[in-house]
Parts: sequence; structure tokens; C-alpha cells
Amino acid sequence: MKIVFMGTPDFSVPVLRQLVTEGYEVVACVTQPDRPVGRKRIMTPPPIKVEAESHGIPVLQPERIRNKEEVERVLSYQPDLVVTAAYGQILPNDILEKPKHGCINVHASLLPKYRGGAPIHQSIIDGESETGITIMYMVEKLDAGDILTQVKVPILEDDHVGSVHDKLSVAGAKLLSETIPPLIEGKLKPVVQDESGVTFAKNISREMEKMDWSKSGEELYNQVRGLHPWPVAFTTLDNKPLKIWWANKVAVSTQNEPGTILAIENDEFVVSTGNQTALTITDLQPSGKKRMTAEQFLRGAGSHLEVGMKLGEEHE
RNA sequence: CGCGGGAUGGAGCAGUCUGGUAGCUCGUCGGGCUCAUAACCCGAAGGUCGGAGGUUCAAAUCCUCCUCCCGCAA
Repeated sequence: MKIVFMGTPDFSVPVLRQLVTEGYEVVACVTQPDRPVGRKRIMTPPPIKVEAESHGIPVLQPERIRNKEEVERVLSYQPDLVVTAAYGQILPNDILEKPKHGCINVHASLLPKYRGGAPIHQSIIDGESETGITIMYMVEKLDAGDILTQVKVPILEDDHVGSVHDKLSVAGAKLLSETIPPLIEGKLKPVVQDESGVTFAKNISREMEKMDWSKSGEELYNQVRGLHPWPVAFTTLDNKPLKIWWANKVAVSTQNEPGTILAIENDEFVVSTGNQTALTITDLQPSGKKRMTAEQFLRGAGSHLEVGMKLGEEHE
């Protein structure tokens, strides 16, 4: 059975590896074009390209997979099954309809919740206690196809995007290997998604990274870990961005002005948030500096901090 | 040539504008105090101030070029 795999980031790698390990005939791998990355705009191949090439799998990197010639190139491999995992482009019907066993997608949420590009981030930001993997048929509408299989993965209190990502990536690979055999044998019954339960997880924008100190400590904690280790929540100090890599929520007895520094310890400092709560900042990164612990920050660049100063304020 | 910040003992920083003895908070090592300690006291080691060239009696500091790191933007 010929499989064409489509994926792009690190999340996809264990999934592809699983297919190869189990001996499936992966005849081609479709991924996004190399992109210039970082300040220096160094052309960087997607992680999945590196993985595919290490297995000797042909790699296709169409700018637009909806183009007719790209569609034909993919179909020239005559796939019996197309498997995608965080590919990054929407497939046209011309491809979706062709493979004998269809086109299936490994998605990092419990659909119909969190359709879209940032399901892991959004589920943590929302304070969910569990998420999971959904494998479903693909349709042209984003993440809206009929569900084949699902597996739940708990989100622990100290989980963050990095840790959940890794768990889901592994869970996705495992679930895929459990899904393909019954799929081919026609033993699976696709389930239509419940439209009333649909929510979306849009890609993270700059605005979503900025911390609003009037929110509760709970919400801000979820935001910090829901953006960790990428792209990382931030606030401002003296009008300059200050990334908050990690923090812990604490209760306080009285409500203070949000963003106010309530206490400065040896290795952390406490910032007032809404709803009689506060955040204890433990890891951060000033603009122009590398990530450091709060202890290091307070010893150096942050040594001028005083109780009563405010974060997140804009001044002239 | 997109905009901006930075490179100073092991860590984080000050000092640079206004050239003139290498400084702060920690860490490390040794000693002391203590029932004890991550606490306190005393002492020590550890730096060609990112690199190269230039100006000067004298450069961390001023000028030129280079390398690397980071915040934005994309």
C-alpha cells in the first residue's frame, strides 16, 4: 500500500517515523518550502524534510498545493492513502477524492474542539484539563471531516506547550498505527463532528502574547504556560518588552493595582494580578538579553526594581 | 544592506557620554561563629574588558572594520 505523507513541523516527525518503522511504503513526503528563518533569514528546511530525506523518501515542497501541476505531481505517486499531520496547507478536492483509502489527518485536539493551527496553545490557555489526538478524514473545510479515532491526553497543572506537544506527538503516532489497519479493512465507522461543539484555535498573534495584568492569576498562569516555550508571553518594563518564561500563581489577601510589584525575594518577585491573586515570576527575558532566572535578573539588570513599580504600563 | 539592544573573572550587571589603580550582587575555595544552616563574620583565588587596527603620555572608555548573542519586524 502506497502512502503519501504530508507534514511540516516537529509535531509531524514522530508520526512519519512511525509509518516508516512499521514498514509502510511511504512513497513521497509533501511539506512546506524551505523558509528564511530568524534575523539572518537563513533558509531552513522543515523538520519533516530532514526526517524524510534520512529515510530516502522523495520530498515535494509546493508553494501552493492547490495548483494543478502540483496536484498531478502528488497523484503521480498513486497513493492508496494520504496521511497528514500539521502540514500547513489545505488540500484540494482533486487530491482528497483520489486515494482508495482516503486522506486522513492527525490533529492535536479532541475535535470538534480546537479546529485550526494552534490547538495545543489554545487548549492550555483556556485551562483545559485534557486534550488529545483526533484522526479524521479530511475535507476541504479546515479540520471538519468525519472522525475515525480519538485518544485523550491529560493536561497536568504544570504542563506547558512543550510538554503537551511532545506527549501528543507520541500519542498521535501511536494512534495512527492503531488506526490504519482497521481503516484499510473497513472496520471503522466515521463519526460526523458535532457542529454545536466546534471551537477554533487561531494561530497565535502578538496581541495574544501580551499579558493583561487585570486578568486573574489563574488566567495569566495558563497564558504563560500556554505560550511556553514558544512564542512566550510578554509584558513591558520601562516600555521595553519583557518575556515571562515561567511564573506561578499565588493568592493574596488584598486586591492591589494589577501589574504592581508586591514583593521582591532573592530568587523571584511577585506581581499583582486581578481577583486577589498574584504571579510569582521565576524565569524571564529582558529585551536584548537571553532567558535568565529571576534570581539572575534581580541581581543585575533588574536590581533597580522596587516594590510598588508596575509592569505592563505604557509611558512616554 | 529592514529597526533596535548587547558582549566586562564561573552567573547577572555597573563603569563608556566627561580617557587616568577592574567595581557591585552572587558563586567558588579557605578560615571563623553556631546545636545547626542555603544565615552571619573574616580572608583568598579568578579578568589580554568579544576580536583586529587606529588616536593618545595613557583606552573597558574615543575612531574604523570584523565576529557572535538577543528583542522586534518579516
